[in-house]
Amino acid sequence: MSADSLRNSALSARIGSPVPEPTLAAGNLVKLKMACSHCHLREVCLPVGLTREQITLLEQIVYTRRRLKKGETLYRAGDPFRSLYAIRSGFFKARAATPDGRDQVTGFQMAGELIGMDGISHETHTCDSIALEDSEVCVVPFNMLEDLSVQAPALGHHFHKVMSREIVREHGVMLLLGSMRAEERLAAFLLNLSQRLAARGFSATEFVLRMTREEIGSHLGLKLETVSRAFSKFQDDGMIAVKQKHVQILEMERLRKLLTNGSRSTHD
Amino acid sequence: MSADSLRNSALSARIGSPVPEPTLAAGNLVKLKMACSHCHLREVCLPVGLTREQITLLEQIVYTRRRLKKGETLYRAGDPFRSLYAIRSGFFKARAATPDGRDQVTGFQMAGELIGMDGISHETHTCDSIALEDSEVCVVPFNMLEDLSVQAPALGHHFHKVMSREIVREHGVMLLLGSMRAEERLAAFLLNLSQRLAARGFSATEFVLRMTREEIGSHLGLKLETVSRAFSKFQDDGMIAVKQKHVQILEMERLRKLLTNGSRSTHD
DNA sequence: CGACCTTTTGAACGTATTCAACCGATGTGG
DNA sequence: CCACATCGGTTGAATACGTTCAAAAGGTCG
Repeated sequence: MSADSLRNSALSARIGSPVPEPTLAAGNLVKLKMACSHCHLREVCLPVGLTREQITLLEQIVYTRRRLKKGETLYRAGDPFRSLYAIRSGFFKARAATPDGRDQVTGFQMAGELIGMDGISHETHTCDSIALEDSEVCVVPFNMLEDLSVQAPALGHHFHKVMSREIVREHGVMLLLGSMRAEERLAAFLLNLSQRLAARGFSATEFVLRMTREEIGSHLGLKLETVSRAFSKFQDDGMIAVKQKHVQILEMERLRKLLTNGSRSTHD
Repeated sequence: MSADSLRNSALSARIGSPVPEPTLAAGNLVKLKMACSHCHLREVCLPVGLTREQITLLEQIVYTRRRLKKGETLYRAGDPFRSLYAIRSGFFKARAATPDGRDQVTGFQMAGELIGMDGISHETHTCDSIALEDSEVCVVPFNMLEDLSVQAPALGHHFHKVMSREIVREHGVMLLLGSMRAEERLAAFLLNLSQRLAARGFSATEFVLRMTREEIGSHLGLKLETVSRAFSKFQDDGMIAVKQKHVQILEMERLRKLLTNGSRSTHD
């Protein structure tokens, strides 16, 4: 079903010459029309910090895109792991679950972010990735990425940084879940979203939430009612203006203060 | 101070011939007496799944050990990142902190586990690693590990799996922090500890906690009093026997049940 | 042995959850 | 195109759970 949404137009758009490298033997890997080097996301995505030559190598393995409609699943826990995905457009949630049916949104991902790294360890995905709006991803076959890292160690190094950044990000979520109260969690969430949107050239103060209150709650370890109440509180206090999914941050500084003040160490 | 604890005896124990590989030019890297191939942890540590030849390569870059006394810091947030550390013996906690003084124990690590990967992304450590008992680590210089991964792609692949496993582990902690109640958290913690100890040949049902109630609480997002009460509850219920840091699991199955029953999804 | 740290336990309190009702927005089919 | 069903969101009141504050006992280490 969702495999059907492979972008045939992109596949048929292949141009250029075959790949010279022997280790990338897998047939006719050729450049795509809109390749990494011309992608407007190259400053936030996998190519960050690579030379022109290295990006050219990368383009040779990223030749497939996949389109998903809102609500479709990119991958599911249990699916065999073969590729990472670089988000070209759209918005995703990652959801982890325990064997007994508990689940939790472990993160929200937007354009330029690399997802699927949870699958490397067991060659099987361990969480679900679901599009929260119509989205498009670039498919990065993982074995090819590893092969390429041998030829272009800078790419391998950069990939290590991306994985490490994910580990650090999760530390932040753990801090949030373990030591913040409801309003602090929501403030942290909004500030994080704002900052990431700003890094992509969007407004830092006005944006549309692509997820429901329930999904926000699941991510923040709160019930949807609590999220809703916190939104209302922030609005009553004049820090933000909320109308359904549309959020406007009116007083960024006060939101930040909310975080730095509450601070209660777990140790002293 | 802690740099002084470099194991001079180990350094002077270098034997064997210089490294032949040109890309590992950094001087006289030679084999250590007790090398990876003879280490009793090779089945759980970095060498897992590598061939004899690949392990031999690995041994050439892991030539330093570091000893820490209980309470000493292996690295601290802000320290420049140069190496990963494979725990040879002992027990560590990793602690992350926000700029405003909140902190949280993000995990506990034991022999055979690889730590320090948080530092890769910004070339600076982002959390502290502290020995909870006298410990010893093998120093794995990261640039050498990356160089070696080019020569032995299987090593690089295995390293990716280790990083991915850390990401998956953190998903588990997020699930715990976001959706479990106090007793469930403690049960999950004990079962996890039990399972990891068993994987190293120790008893799955009887062990000594290396951390305080406060550190457990910090990791589980609970106050130390709550942890203490949960321990007492489990003991009253006959599932475990606790005496200070000594824990004996009497009814593993009931502990597991405690987890699978409470299950409350955040979505339905 | 004494000082300090860790742990336990009790009682009062506060915050988030639960349950429930209601409202508005969105989408579907007659 | 409207009627209706559904979904998402808001708000209130009662409840439950973990926290806070406090006291005291048990260990540990100089």
